[in-house]
Amino acid sequence: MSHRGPAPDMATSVEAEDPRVTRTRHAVREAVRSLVQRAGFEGVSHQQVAAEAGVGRATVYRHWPTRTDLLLHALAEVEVPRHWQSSGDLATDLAKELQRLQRTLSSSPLVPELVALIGRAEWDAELRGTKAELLAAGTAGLRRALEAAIEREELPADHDLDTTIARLAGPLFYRRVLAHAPLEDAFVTKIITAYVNEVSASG
Amino acid sequence: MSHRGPAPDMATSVEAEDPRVTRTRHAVREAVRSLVQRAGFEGVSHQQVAAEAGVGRATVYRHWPTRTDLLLHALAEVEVPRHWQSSGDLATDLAKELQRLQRTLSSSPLVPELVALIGRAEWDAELRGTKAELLAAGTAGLRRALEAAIEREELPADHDLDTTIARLAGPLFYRRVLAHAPLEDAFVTKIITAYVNEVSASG
DNA sequence: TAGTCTACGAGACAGAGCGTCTCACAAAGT
DNA sequence: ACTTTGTGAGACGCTCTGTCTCGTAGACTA
Repeated sequence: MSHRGPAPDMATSVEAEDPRVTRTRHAVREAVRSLVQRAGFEGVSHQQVAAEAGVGRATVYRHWPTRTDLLLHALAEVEVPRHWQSSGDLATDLAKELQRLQRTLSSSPLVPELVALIGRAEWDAELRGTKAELLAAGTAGLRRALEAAIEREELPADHDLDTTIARLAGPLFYRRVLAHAPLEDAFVTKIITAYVNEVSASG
Repeated sequence: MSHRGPAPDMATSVEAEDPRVTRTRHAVREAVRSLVQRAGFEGVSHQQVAAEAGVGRATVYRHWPTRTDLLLHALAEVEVPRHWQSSGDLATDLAKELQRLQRTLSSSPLVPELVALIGRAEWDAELRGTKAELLAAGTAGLRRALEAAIEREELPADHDLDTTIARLAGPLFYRRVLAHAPLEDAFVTKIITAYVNEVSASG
């Protein structure tokens, strides 16, 4: 998922990274995240980042010439769930995944970052790619749950996953990002039961 | 819906506006919109706006001291549908309103502006209010349709409008803003029929 | 029509941020 | 011990910001 540089955290990396570079990269990443959360993308300047990270200004320019580079470096790493196990029941799987999404959207300090990313991605093609990656990672669980249901023939093979994901996750994003309303459990439950009923009715 | 100044376009205004001011306000509004569409919020500076509008820099500062003021001036005017008439059938009303929303999201040149607004509103309380107004205006038709259905007792009186609106409009926003996928008719149709089936089944 | 009022544009100004550059230093690798 | 290389400090020219003054032209008023 990382865009630049050699793979981190590997004991025997093919090409070891200079410890000084490692330190810089880490400090800058934390600084950018902190700044974005406090003041939005517009609060992120090379100058601010350098001060916040305790790093020379020239150093920041050397590694990340543009503002987009800085943002990508701070945001482009996401954990994709490695192992995923279906419970064998679509409703259960969906409930689990949507509740995970609900928790993330409700509490994660990165949400403001992501919203800012969405806004800026409208003009920045490079960020648009990152946005797509993050979205795919965030909804990967939902996708797996639906794919498992298709394999069990609980859903028809031609079921449109993207549409369904939009219908399940869309309302959550709407409430959190657009309406700024709290994401109650009842809301999530309603979405799931409505969808499951619809599936069982048609199938 | 307009925040500042007397009502425009009225032949016998209570307090007529100086034509020079009218000219300035109009030129600046167009300039801001053009700039936001081309370069995002970050492309909007007093300097740029002044140049684009063919207006003195001091004049821009006089009317709109902050960047937020500029953005509000350009975005804060929305037409709310004045007269709204129900067809007498919920499915028909919803189809009409969602298709209107679909058209707006698909084609309006203001969509990038709105996405940028969403992102910036995460930190700017003043813009957050405007965002709420725009959202309310954009979904007013949906709300009216649902209210009419409640009056006809097609929906229970305690039906949660906000939840329903999120479930209907959320997927559209998700597709357009997050997934950058086209909004096909089939997608919209599916959302409506699913919801209508759900209502008739429970009612 | 004459006179007053007021928004305007041009430009000066200090201050801050930006992006680039040089240079001495210290840490890393050999 | 020697070379390489990333670093931090600071100087630089440049642009943008926000405020100011001032002469002008257009808009109300009598």
